[in-house]
Amino acid sequence: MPELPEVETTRRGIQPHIEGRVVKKLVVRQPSLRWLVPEELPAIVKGQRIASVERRAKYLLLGFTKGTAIIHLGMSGSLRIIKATEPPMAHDHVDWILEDGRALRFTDPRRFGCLLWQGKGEAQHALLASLGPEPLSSEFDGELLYQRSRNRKSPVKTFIMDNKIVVGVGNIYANEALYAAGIRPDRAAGSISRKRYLCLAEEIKKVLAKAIEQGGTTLRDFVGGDGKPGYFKQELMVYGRGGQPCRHCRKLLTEVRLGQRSTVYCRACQR
DNA sequence: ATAATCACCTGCTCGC
DNA sequence: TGCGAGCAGGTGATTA
Repeated sequence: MPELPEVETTRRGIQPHIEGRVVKKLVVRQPSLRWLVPEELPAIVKGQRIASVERRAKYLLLGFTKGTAIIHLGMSGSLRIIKATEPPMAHDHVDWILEDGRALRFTDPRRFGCLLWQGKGEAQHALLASLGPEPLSSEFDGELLYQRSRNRKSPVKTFIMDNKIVVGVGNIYANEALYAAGIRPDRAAGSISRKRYLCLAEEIKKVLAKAIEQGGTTLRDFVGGDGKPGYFKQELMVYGRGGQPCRHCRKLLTEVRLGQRSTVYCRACQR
C-alpha cells in the first residue's frame, strides 16, 4: 500500500489527533511483525506524551521525551484514529490508546510493517542510519543521481528505488517518474547523461509532490489517517496499465519484470 | 562494492 | 464452486 506519499498522507492525517496527547496504554495484540515489537515497549511509553509526529523516508517517527517509536507500514499497513472502544478486527495488531478516549490503531494483514523503539541517547537505529536524502529536499537533485550512478550497470529503475541513493521512491512512482522523464526503466544507470538525470530528479519530485497533494494513491483500500482514500490513481500514466495504450502516443504499453517488480513503460516515448 | 535472489505474510484474481 | 499459481504498494538478509 504505502509509498512515500501515502506515508506522508497518513502522517498528516494522524498528527493533529495524537501530537501532544498522552499514551494511556499501548496494546500489542500481535508482536510478530517484520521484527518483533519490543516486549518492554508498552511499559516504556505508558503515560508518556507524544511530542512530535515526523516522517523519515517511509518511516513514521513518534517522538517522546524518552525516545522515538519507529513505525513502518510495510506493504499493507495502515494507521487510523478510532474510538478506543472499537473492537479489533483480524489484523489490528497494535492500539495506542490515548487519554481522550480515542486510539491510534495499526492494521497490517501481511505484517511486513514494524514497530520499534530507539531510546534517547542510543545510537541512531540501523534502519535509519544509512538512508539517502529525502526526495523532496534540496539535497536531492539530478547531479546527485548522475554522480552516484557512474559505473553502475543495474537498471535505472532499480537504482532510483535504492534507498541508499534516495529514499521514498517505490514501485508506482518509479514507473511514473521514468515515464515522465522519457527514460526506459531497463537502461543501465551508468549510461544515462547528466542532463537526463536532471530531468528525472525533477520528475521524481513532481510526481511525489503531486501524489501527496492528492492524498496518495489508493489501489485497494488505502485510506489516510482521516479515513479518506487517495485520489492519485486517476493520474497514473503507466503503473498498472501494461498492455493498455500510452496516454501520449496510443501505442500499447510494455510490461516487464525488473528486480522482481512489475515495470511498465512505453517503447516509443521512453528511450 | 555491486547485483541478483530470497524471505517475510495474507489476500485477492486468474485460469482450469 | 473449488483449487493451485501467481501477484501485490517494501526492504533487509543472503548469495554470487
